Amino acid sequence: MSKSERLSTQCPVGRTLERVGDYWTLLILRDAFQGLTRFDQFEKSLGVAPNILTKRLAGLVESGFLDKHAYNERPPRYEYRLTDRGRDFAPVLTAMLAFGNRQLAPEGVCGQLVDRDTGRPAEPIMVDRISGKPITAEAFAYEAGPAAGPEVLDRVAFIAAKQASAR
Amino acid sequence: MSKSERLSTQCPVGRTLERVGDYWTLLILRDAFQGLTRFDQFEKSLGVAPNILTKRLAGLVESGFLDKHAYNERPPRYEYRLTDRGRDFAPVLTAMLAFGNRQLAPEGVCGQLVDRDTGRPAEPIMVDRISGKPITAEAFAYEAGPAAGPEVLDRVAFIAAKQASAR
DNA sequence: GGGGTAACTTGCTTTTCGCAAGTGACAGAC
DNA sequence: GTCTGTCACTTGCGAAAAGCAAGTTACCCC
Repeated sequence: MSKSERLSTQCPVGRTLERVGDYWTLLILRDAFQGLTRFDQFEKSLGVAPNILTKRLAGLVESGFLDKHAYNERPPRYEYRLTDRGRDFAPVLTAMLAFGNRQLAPEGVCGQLVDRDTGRPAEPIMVDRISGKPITAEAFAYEAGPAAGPEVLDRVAFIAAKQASAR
Repeated sequence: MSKSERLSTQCPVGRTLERVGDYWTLLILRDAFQGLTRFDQFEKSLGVAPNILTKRLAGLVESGFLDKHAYNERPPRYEYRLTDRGRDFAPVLTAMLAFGNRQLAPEGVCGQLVDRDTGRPAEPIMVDRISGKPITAEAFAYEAGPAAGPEVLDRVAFIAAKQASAR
């Protein structure tokens, strides 16, 4: 399977991962949300090799998560800023933050989101925006959407069969 | 920075990525949530090379996301099942699903979560479990937790300074 | 005993990564 | 007016990882 083939996968998770499903890319996005914008800030914060950083930043710009903006003409100096699409990615990182604190912080929490009004640490969970119901496997099922092709339909049928047999 | 050094990073997102911040690993988890359990199911579904799959599954077992359970002694046959920790990772994949559908599905949605009762597609968002407030950068701030070391404190101070200067 | 299934392993080639060093264009210090 | 420092990279090279094809082991079924 070539990379261009994979870009057209009919799975929304797969499509997301095609663009940002990389260790350094996700860390760059994390840092971008924490306000980092410049090449050397990312380089120092992450300890990543500069050639890799160049490539990842270019990929994020190409995928529309960041835009590269010259803040100085001569010499050319750039900053990388989150686009609307980039900011829309926040829930993924928030989910990872919450997961890391729940599962991978045995000696205590190091970093967390706190309510700016009350100062209380947040417990981020996913709910349906309309009904407010928590997103659980019991309450919600994965189904094909209107643009689904035969592969997705097969997959969804497989999941349904598996779940039926599990009862 | 060595891998063992990175495992002890004081960032919950970083800790999460150290274990599952890999393209194939995340796809395996997606498939596991869709009910796949066996080696050859993952292999066919993902089109991944078997040596890579072996390595990724072993990593997920080691990190406690999957458990390897023999469902047949002779010949030895295994299934990989999500652990409680693995299931707790669901919000991350849900967030990616929602993001992919919002941003990367120009010709329409291929796969989505629907309410089992009403049949209506979900719009997953992150909220604080206690207050129900949506998690936004305006309402919540990233702060150091009780176990934060000097690096985290520096980082948080940097973020605060950056945000203050942006006003 | 021939074919099929399942869960891999091995060997080899190709790609990518990571490190170190270097580059160009400036800014400010001495 | 040279010297040091900053910033955003690029280049070269050895090491590590990924991808591909084939092989292996241990069954079961016909």
